[in-house]
Amino acid sequence: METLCDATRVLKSNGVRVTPARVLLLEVLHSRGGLITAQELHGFLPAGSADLVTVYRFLALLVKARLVREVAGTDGIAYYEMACSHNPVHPHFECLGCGRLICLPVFQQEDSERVYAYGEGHEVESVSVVFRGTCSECLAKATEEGKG
Amino acid sequence: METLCDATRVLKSNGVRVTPARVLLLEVLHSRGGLITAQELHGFLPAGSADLVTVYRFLALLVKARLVREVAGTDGIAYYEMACSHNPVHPHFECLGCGRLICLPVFQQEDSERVYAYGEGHEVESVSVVFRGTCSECLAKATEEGKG
DNA sequence: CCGAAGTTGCAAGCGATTTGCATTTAGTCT
DNA sequence: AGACTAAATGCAAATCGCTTGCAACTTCGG
Repeated sequence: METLCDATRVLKSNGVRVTPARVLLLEVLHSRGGLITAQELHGFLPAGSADLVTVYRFLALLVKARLVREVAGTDGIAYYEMACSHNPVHPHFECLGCGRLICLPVFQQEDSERVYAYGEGHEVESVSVVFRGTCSECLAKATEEGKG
Repeated sequence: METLCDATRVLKSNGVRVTPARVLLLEVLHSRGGLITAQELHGFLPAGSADLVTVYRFLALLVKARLVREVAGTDGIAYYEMACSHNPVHPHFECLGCGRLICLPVFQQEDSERVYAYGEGHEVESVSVVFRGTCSECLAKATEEGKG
């Protein structure tokens, strides 16, 4: 649980209080890898432990503290993922078939540098690379149906 | 106006009718480079020439016909840009200071290939690369204020 | 001219996210 | 411990981009 302690420290140094509800939220975020929406996150909490509004507010704090990354899908919903050393920046794949947002392999050093070069002239804090198309699972499903 | 004719042809071949309102919409999209939201687009139309709903519906058709690309900002708003030969795929920069979405230089062939490689295994239709941070203008402004 | 298909505007609906506000809680100072 | 201050919380209501239902209208082939 290295990450949780780190997160707590960073938050406290920002004058943010780490309340019981927030610890729960951090635990859920940490235990489930991958992307999650505010509402899903709220759903994973023990009933009554935190209001949905609290989830939104805490997520905003986490993003500001850079402990969490926000990914915007074309569905207009915000997805969140932990931004710790165990979860470095990586591209995502948005499937137009099933609607899922899938994590892709981490950029290699050289590729990362090449991409970042395009932001020259501005102060870049983060990059988000989102592919769109049909995921391998949906492709397989379509092929099956074609056969059957 | 090569693009407009092209667009018209593509649309017609898709069974989409090119009505007066739609021609206006295409003209606005074409004349203003860069990104634009549905509401802004509607604002540029002569008053009463098309309902906002019509704009949304037509944009959806254009995206489906791949004549227009959709870019999702973290503000939850959809931005659109023409997808013609004069406007190839390129990364964008979202400024946290002024909120603008800025177009960056087009990817070079090799970089493009490298990025696309990460989508391997899925059927990729498009990629969207969005940087986030402080744009050069906002940086300059901040420096000035620091001085004064 | 007829009919099927496509388009439009209006009003209403939807759903993610935000805000206002009064209450509660956590951290600090004495 | 008691007092004080800033932060956090829950609830209800508001916001707002976007979508839908529907009836009227246009377009185009035959």
